[in-house]
Amino acid sequence: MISPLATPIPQNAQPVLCETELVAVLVSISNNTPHILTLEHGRSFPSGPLMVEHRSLQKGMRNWVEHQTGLKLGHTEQLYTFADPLHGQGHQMVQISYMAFIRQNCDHSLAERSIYDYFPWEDRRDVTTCPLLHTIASRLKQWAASNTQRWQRCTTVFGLEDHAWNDELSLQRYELLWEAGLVPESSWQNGAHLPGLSMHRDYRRILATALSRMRAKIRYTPAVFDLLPRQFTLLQLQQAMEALAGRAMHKQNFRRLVQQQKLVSRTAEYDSPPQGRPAQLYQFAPETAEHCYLAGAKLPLPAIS
Amino acid sequence: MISPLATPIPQNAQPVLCETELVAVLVSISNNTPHILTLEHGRSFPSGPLMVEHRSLQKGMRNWVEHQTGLKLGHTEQLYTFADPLHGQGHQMVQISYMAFIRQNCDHSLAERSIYDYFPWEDRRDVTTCPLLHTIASRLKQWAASNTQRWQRCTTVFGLEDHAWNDELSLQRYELLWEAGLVPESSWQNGAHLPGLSMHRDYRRILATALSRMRAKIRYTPAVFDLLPRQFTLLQLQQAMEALAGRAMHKQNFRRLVQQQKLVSRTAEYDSPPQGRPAQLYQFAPETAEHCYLAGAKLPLPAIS
DNA sequence: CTATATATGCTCTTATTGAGTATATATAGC
DNA sequence: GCTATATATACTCAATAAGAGCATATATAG
Repeated sequence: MISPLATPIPQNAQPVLCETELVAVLVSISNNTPHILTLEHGRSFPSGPLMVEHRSLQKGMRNWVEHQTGLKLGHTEQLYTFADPLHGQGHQMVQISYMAFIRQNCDHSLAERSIYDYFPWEDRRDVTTCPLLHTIASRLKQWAASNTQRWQRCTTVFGLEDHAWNDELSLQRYELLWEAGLVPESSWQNGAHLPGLSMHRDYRRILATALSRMRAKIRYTPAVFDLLPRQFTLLQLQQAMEALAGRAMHKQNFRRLVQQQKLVSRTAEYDSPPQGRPAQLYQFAPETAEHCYLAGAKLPLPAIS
Repeated sequence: MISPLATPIPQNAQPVLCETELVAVLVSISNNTPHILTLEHGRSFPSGPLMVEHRSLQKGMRNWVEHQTGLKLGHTEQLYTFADPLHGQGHQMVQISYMAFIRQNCDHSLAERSIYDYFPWEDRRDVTTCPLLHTIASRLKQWAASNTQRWQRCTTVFGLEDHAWNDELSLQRYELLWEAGLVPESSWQNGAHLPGLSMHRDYRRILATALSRMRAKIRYTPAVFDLLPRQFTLLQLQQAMEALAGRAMHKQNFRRLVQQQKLVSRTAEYDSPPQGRPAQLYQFAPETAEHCYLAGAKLPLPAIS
């Protein structure tokens, strides 16, 4: 069965018994911005060890979150598993990270932070981040120097020169900044680091993974609806998408898209804004669930510089 | 920091020390069909425990694979982590699965199996699977019975009625068949199960995840090139894409797509087929790496039944 | 010279996207 | 009742991109 080339397993090698920790990235939307629940002044996520009585990893994570926060989780998915050499001798810790959406955080004030506090360059809904992107571009250029392949990578990942900005590349962007020594977590640092909160361990990397995943997920599944109240206006829905994607969308086209697919149905009720025409309240129509398309209707990004 | 609702951690709960196993789904293409490397008569994957001296999970997996098979890995990504209650008392086993592409399996005959031996319904390159899909459709209808929401799910996932076939939904399809009791792994069985090899533990589910992931991956990244020889004809490239996606593509449109993006550059050499005009050999031009688009150029699927 | 299998070139229709213009509807405050 | 304001709609239009078809060129084996 096995190739004749197979070399024997080294005899001295020792399997490891690991502590296993379940880490939860809990995403919600408030104030038209995606937020996460954090601990330790924004430097850590809710987490807990895998227990004997947990019947599965995901259930274990749910248990922990419910114990710690009392929240009900919506759309949930596993993100990534990584190992941490446990400070010192032959132990290791395995950390399994999950992302989950939560609807409204009622009002008990959990320690929420905007995702864009950690990655300011990822929010491109208006021109405010353009100076920052300009800075990043010039510092990356400096780092790439005459290495054209490296610069090529920068341009594709950050949408520079003739490349388009791809919001799902947030992880690659973070990793590139890390390599370039522009974030405080970098092993070496290349001058002053960029603005943006950092976190313990690999957690900011996990968060970048989560951002990337959620942006991918909301495109093709009705997962956004797990972040909105049961009833919402189309504008709220659009703003939620914009908040997650980090870019503005064309209102008319967005509505066309949503209604073509019969993703939502109108309710009898209306929203009453402080001013202006009251907006119709809609609800998710899960018949079409499992699959939808909410990607289109993008507006051109503000030009960098 | 924590919500006032937080309930205390149960005092009797015990953290678990886990054995951690690294599982590798090794994908290659031979005979115009995607294959995987297996052990135990196709029922298991190469794997090994996480060792103290492994500096990261991915490196650990690479080490194991190289020891067991002597292969070099191309595009590699983590798939999914799951827990297995270790037959009996308070231990658990955590299994971390990876997918990796390998270029050509030279000639030392490893135990290769076609992925479509496990999921015959996923290969829709020609009409041969249509009778099977017809069977599946009718048995799913039987299972859904009068539960319209359930049937709705079947139609979206299997592309029935007016829905389009989405090749990236292979995991959802497998899970649906599992729920419907149509595969031998189902907890209860609903009559005779469908054709298709099964595997130990959750491995067939892992394989379905891998198939789904690779289909998603080859669309937007140049990962396919890690499955092809360094030099290849455009037809080989197309056939590799077709093999993975499980559907035929329009030749002229495919070439248009590939060449527009300058993904490949011609070499001086030619392929010499047994008959017919020799094909130009190309090589991957990695300038554009990190991002590309190879999705288009689909041919209509053969009608089911 | 022919059968065969590949490589190319070009056209055409349709659907999707991005983007713009115009208008309708409701409320608050004067 | 009029006006400012903020929303909800309706339509149009151009530019691509995607799916599909037709035709032809090129090389080899026999």
